[in-house]
Amino acid sequence: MAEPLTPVTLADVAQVAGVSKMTVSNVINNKPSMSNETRQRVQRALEATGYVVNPAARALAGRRSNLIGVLTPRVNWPFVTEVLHGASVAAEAAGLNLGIFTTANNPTLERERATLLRTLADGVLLVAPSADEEHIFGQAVPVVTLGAHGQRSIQVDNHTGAAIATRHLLGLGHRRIAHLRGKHSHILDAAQREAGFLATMQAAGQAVPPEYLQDGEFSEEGGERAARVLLTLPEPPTAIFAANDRSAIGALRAAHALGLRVPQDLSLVGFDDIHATSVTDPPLTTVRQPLEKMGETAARLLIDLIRGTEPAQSHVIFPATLVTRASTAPPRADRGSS
Amino acid sequence: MAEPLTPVTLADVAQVAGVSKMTVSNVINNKPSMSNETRQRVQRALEATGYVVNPAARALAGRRSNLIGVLTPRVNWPFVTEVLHGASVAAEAAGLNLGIFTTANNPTLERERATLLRTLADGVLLVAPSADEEHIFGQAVPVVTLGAHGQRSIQVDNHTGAAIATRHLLGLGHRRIAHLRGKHSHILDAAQREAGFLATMQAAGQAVPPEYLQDGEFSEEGGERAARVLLTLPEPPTAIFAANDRSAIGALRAAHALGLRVPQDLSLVGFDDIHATSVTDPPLTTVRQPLEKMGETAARLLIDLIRGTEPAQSHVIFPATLVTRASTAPPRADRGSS
DNA sequence: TTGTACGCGTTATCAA
DNA sequence: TTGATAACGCGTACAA
Repeated sequence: MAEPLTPVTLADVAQVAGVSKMTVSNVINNKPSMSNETRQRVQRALEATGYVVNPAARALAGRRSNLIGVLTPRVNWPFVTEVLHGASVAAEAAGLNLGIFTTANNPTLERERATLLRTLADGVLLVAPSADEEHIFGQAVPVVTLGAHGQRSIQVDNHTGAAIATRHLLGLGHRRIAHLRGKHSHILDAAQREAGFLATMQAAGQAVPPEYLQDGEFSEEGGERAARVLLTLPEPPTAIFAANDRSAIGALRAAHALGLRVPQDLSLVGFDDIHATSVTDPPLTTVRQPLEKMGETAARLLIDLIRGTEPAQSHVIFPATLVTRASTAPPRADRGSS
Repeated sequence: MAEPLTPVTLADVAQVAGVSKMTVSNVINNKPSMSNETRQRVQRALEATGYVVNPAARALAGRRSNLIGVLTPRVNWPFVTEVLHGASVAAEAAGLNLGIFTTANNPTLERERATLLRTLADGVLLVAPSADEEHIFGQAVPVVTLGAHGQRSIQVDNHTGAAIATRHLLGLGHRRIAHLRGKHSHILDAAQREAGFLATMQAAGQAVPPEYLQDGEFSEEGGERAARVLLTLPEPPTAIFAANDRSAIGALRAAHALGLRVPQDLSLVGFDDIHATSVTDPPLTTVRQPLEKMGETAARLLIDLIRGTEPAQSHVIFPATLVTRASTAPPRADRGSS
C-alpha cells in the first residue's frame, strides 16, 4: 500500500484487470449491467493499485463532483458553525463531501468563490448571505439559502420569535423596552425581527422612541457600543431585546461596565440560542432557533435537488421558541414606572 | 451581463476577440510577452462575455487550482474557527481560495477528503489533526500542520504553557492541584501539556496522586464529567488545570452544580484563550495561544511552499502566555492545608 | 508575438 | 455485457 509516485489512473487499473477503462468506470459508479466475475476482477485491481478518483477530471467530464459547496461570510460566528455542523452530518449521511468557503462579506470574494463553486460543486448552500447571492449561480447549479433570502430557503420564524421575546418582557412588566437591531440593508432576518418587535409593542399600546432602536450590528462590539448609548440615555430602557446573541453578549458587557446588574437593573433577551448563552453571567434568556437541525434540513433539501428529486417545499420556516434563563426579571419599581 | 446558459470557455472569448485560445490564456495568466493592443482587446472580450475560468479544467491540465484545502475534525470548535479565521485572512491576501473540509475524526472520511484535496488543492492545511495525517498526501501536495504533528508544523509551546499555569497555581499557595488532560492517544499537544504540568509539580516537590489526573477529553461534557469525579474525591483538589478551555468550562459547570464557588472554593485554569473565556462566570484564567496569528502563519508557510519558496523554518513554536482573570485565587485556609 | 497540436483523467455515446 | 472514441476546458511545448 505504498504511495505511488504518479497517481493511479483508470487506465492503469484497466490494464491490471485486463479490461477497458469504461468497465472500470462502470464498476466504480455501480452501473448495473455487468457480470459478477469482471466486477470482482476489477474490484481486486482497484484495491491492488490503490486507485482514487480524480475529482477534477470527473467534474470536467460532466459528471458530478460529489461536492456540496458552502458559501458563508465567516466561520468564527457561532451561528454559522452550528448550522454547518448540522449540514456536515447530512452530507456525510448522503456520501457527499462538504467544502466551506468564506466571503468575508466582500463582494469581490463572493463573486470569485461563487464562480469557483459553480463549476466545482454539485450544489451550493448559502449560509447567512449578506444579500441575495443566488443569481450568481443562475441555472448552473442548485442553490439553497439558509436565511430569509432566495428562491429556496430555510429560515426561522423571525417575526414570531421577536414577538415572543417582546411579549415575555412586556409580561414581566417592562414598558421601556429597547431593541438592538441587525443591519437592515444586508440581512432580511434583521428586518423581520425588528418588525416583530415593533408590531408587538404597538399592539400593546407602547410607543417606541426612535432612540430606543440602536444598531447592534449583529456583533459583540456593536452590541456593546449600542447598549452604552441606550443605557446612558436620560431615560434608559429597563429591558433590551437584541437581534442576536452576540450583540446581547455585548450589551451584557456594557451593563457590567456601567455597574448595572442583570437582571435586577436591566433585563436582556437575545436571539439564536448559540452555545455561549448558557455560560454567560448570568445565562441569557433568548429566542432559540434549532440551528443544527436547520443546517441539516438545508443540506437535505439541496441533496434532493442535486439528485433531481423535486422537493415538496422550497421554503421551510422553523418555529422559534423562548428559552428562559436568568437575564430577565421584572423591572425595579423605581425605574419601571414610565 | 445576463447569465449565459452554457458556460463561456476560452474558445468563446478567443472568437469574440479574434485571437487564439492561447492568447486569451496568456492574458489571463499575465504572461509578459504580449502587445498592449491585443491584451486590451482580449480584456474587453473577457468582460463582454463574462468569462470565468473552470477550476476543474485548470487543475486537470496540471496548473494550480488557486485553492488551499483545510482538513479539520469539526468547525464548531472555537479553537478551530479562530485559527481558520487567521488562515482565511492570509489566503485572501495572497489571492488564494480557502476550502474547509471536515473529517469528524472518522478515518474513512479523512481518507476520502484527503484524496479529494490531493488532486484539487495546491496545498493542504491540517488543523488539529487527531493523528499524523501528512503521509496520506505523500509528495503530491505540500502540507502544513497546525498542532504538534508532522514535518512542517505551527504550534504553541505546550510544555511551557502548562508550566506557567501550574506555577501560577503553586504561587497562589495551592498544593492539591489536579489536571484535566486531553486524549493522549490522539493529540500530541495533550501529552505535552500534561508533561509540563507533571514536571512543574515534581520540580516543586509536589506529588500528584494518580486520581488527580482525569480525562477531560478536550470537551465541555468530558470536562464536566471528569471534574465531578475530582470534586467528589475524599480529598478533592483546591485547583484544577484543564488541558483546554472547553473542558475548563465543563469543570466550571460541575463546580456550580456541586455548589462550589469559583475561585473561593476552587481555582480553575484553562488553555487556549478562546473567546468564550472572557464571558463566563467568573471569567476564566487561561493560557493564551495566539490562535488567529498561528492560523495566519500556517497559511503563509503553506503559501510559500506552494510558490516554491523554501521557507526559513519548518517548525514554528509560538510562546504561551498566562491571562489572569477571576477564576483563580489563593486556597481557603481550611482546605489549603494538605 | 501568436498559433497549433496534444495531453490531463474521466464520463457519454454508441457500436460490437 | 463490454469496448472504442470523442468530448469536457485548460495549459505546455513547440512551431510559425
